[in-house]
Amino acid sequence: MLWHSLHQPLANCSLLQRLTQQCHQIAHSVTMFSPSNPTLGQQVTQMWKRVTMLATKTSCCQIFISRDPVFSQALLQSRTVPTKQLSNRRRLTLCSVLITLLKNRKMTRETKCIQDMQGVEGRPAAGPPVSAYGDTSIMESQDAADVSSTLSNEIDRATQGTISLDCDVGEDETESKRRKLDALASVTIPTATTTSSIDMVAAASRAVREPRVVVQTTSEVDILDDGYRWRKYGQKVVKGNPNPRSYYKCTHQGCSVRKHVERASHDLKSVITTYEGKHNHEVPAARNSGNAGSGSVSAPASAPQANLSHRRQEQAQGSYPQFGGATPFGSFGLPPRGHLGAAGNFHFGMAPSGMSMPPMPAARHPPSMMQGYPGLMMQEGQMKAEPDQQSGFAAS
DNA sequence: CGACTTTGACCCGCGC
DNA sequence: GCGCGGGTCAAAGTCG
Repeated sequence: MLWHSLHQPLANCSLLQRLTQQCHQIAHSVTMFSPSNPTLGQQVTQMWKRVTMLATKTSCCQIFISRDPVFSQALLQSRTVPTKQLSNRRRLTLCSVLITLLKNRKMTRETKCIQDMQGVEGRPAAGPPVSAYGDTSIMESQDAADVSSTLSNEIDRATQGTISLDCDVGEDETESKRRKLDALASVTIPTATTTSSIDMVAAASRAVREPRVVVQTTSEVDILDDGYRWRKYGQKVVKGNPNPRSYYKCTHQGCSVRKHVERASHDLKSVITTYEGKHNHEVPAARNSGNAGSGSVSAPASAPQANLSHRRQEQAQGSYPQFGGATPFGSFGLPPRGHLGAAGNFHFGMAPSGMSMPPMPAARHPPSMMQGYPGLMMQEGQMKAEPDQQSGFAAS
């Protein structure tokens, strides 16, 4: 089982409210599905109350959402899961919505909160509460624990199938400024969130650095087409990974967003892309006018990367994960609405055509849902990019 | 010729 | 202070 994590502040967090509603539904469903264990639903509710209370206390959290397709769809579409669709496994998965508090060892203020929380919980914040509710997957629990325990291991987490929004106060600093800010990080506390769902990610993992998004996708090609234009400015072999890491800058004038791309050392099919910074512009217009405005997500804007893919002989064709122009997620600003795809359907632009996409009509998603929580959108994207992620993870 | 990649040198932070 | 490692720079090369 793979997990997606979404770090975000809880203040003004409509997602929390929404998930709370979901939790009530889940608790109801669990109760219905498990008549032999009538307290299970209550346990879910209690768990939820506990974690939301504690998460609110620390103002940020991680949210792990099962990638189980049925459950994910239900969560996204704000509905309960039909009994018929639920295997035993999935019922258990229903219990696997976790919110664990974000541990940020570099932020003493939050550390204190976490310590407070640990005192309440009587165990480490990052513990695997899911196991207490009948989830038989040890891997899930450990994975969740890993994800929440160490922010500095974002890449590692990504290789385990998570999407991580590592959020900070996002200023458009130059790199040199950023480095200076790093030195000041210990005394600079991120400000609270704004009311914008886009800015909800401007909270809290590392102290002041650029917003960082770590995305892992299974792909034959190295580069995730996010609709923006990038210029490669470096490549380096980093320790522990024989695969070189490539460094890219956004080519838009005045935009300081950078990203680096590397393949996971243990899984050559996994591409880890780390975005850093905020785009101060929209997704650039397509350079290939023939495809502009087609509604297809960002494929036209991918020319540089497509070229790169072409140049690299070892890279297979046809599998080309895309993020619908929303790659920068909330922290990077929203792409033009059209880039979200026709009628809000989220697509990985060049996913194999034979792979069906579960229907996700936009009308069923409040705008804040889809726009404010692109991580959830990624969820489906990853479901598409990694159709066999569950078995793959189990095998690993 | 512009856009982009390549690649060695350099810078800087961090741990010892 | 030194070495290591990650990240960036910038000149040269490549491509369309």
